[in-house]
Amino acid sequence: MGTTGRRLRADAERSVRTILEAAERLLRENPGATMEQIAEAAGVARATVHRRFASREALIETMTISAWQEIAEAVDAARPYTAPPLVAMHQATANVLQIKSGWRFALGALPQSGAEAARIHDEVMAKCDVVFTRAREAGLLRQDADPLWARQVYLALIGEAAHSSAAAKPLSGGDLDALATRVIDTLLHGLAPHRPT
Amino acid sequence: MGTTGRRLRADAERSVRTILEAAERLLRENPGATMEQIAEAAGVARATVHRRFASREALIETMTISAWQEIAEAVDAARPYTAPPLVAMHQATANVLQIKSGWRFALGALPQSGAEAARIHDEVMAKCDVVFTRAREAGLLRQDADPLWARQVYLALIGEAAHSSAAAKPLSGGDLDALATRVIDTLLHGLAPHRPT
DNA sequence: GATATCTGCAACACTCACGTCTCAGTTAAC
DNA sequence: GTTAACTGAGACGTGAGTGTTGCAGATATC
Repeated sequence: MGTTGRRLRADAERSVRTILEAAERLLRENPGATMEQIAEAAGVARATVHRRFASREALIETMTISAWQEIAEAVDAARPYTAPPLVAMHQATANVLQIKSGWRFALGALPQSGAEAARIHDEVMAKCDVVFTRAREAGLLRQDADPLWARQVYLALIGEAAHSSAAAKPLSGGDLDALATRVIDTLLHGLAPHRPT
Repeated sequence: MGTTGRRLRADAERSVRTILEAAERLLRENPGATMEQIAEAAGVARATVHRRFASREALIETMTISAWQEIAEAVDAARPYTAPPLVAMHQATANVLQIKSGWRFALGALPQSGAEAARIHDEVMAKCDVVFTRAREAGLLRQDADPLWARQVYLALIGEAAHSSAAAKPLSGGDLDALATRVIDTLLHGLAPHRPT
């Protein structure tokens, strides 16, 4: 799918988009949702879904790849290699939250190894680790902090933040910054009162 | 199921246990696992599974209830109302980690409202909130911390800690305390270096 | 040791989702 | 305006999973 041969006609391309969005919306609430239901939600005949995606599996794979590509772009846009670590973290967090709130299903389970999405996923993780290393060198993280645990916690916090923004669909810029701040702040300082300096 | 009429014979009771454990093990890795596969993993005929559990749905519900009951006991054992907040938190965390690492599937998705499991779940959450309130009053948490966010972060950290202990099955007492300490410490102080007091 | 219960095996009916195909009508592209 | 691509509708075959049943043999229970 996706990179399959000839360009699609404009309306077909629109169908693909609509189906992907509907699938995300449905599968988010019920991972067992039917192709029938997805088609209906997309305002399209079931046959059309099968025309655009060889199988249910292929549909989900396309969703996953698409979502991870957006995540990768979101991370890159934060200039993880050059921006000051705290800035990069905040910016990346905000960007990723934006994407993640829209692809909660597709990004839910980590892509199975071997898949194209897994490659992108690994790239993103690598960049994430770079930022964390830079953050540690800048004194933002403890020297002795377990890098794996740090990343794990960070990703979990992002997940939770994206989850809590389930209600508000559009997620304005202000909300994004507030959420990102909360994530970073919790990650770095936890929820205990700040010690007097 | 479970509370259905007459007592089961000893061997039947054993079957039930075996099936529940096998189901947890299988479904953890593949939520779409078949009754057939579960039966095989339990070393039992498929028909037997259906004899003990009216339907796949019933099987999963029993698992969920059972798991949440254990969680509730784990929390109670930490004396959330009377022990010093930090002690209660640590103890409850360790206890819950123990249970959660064994029921990762059953405790994965929050029980659908109306179900028996949901009642227990709510009770547990209420007790969790009590501990957090006490912790705040004791100065362990910021006065202005959003209680929902605090709980969300706490649960997420527990989830991550239980996840990382996937490899080591038995999870010795020492491991438990180490994990619990890590969870509480991260929750309260984050990953930044401690400020000089 | 008599009895009720549990089990494996094997067959069965049933449902449901998937994927395919055809055809007539619509719509973009050039 | 012609052509090629796309779509909806409907029917079809298929496979897999579910849940049921009957029976003969094993096993707890008293």
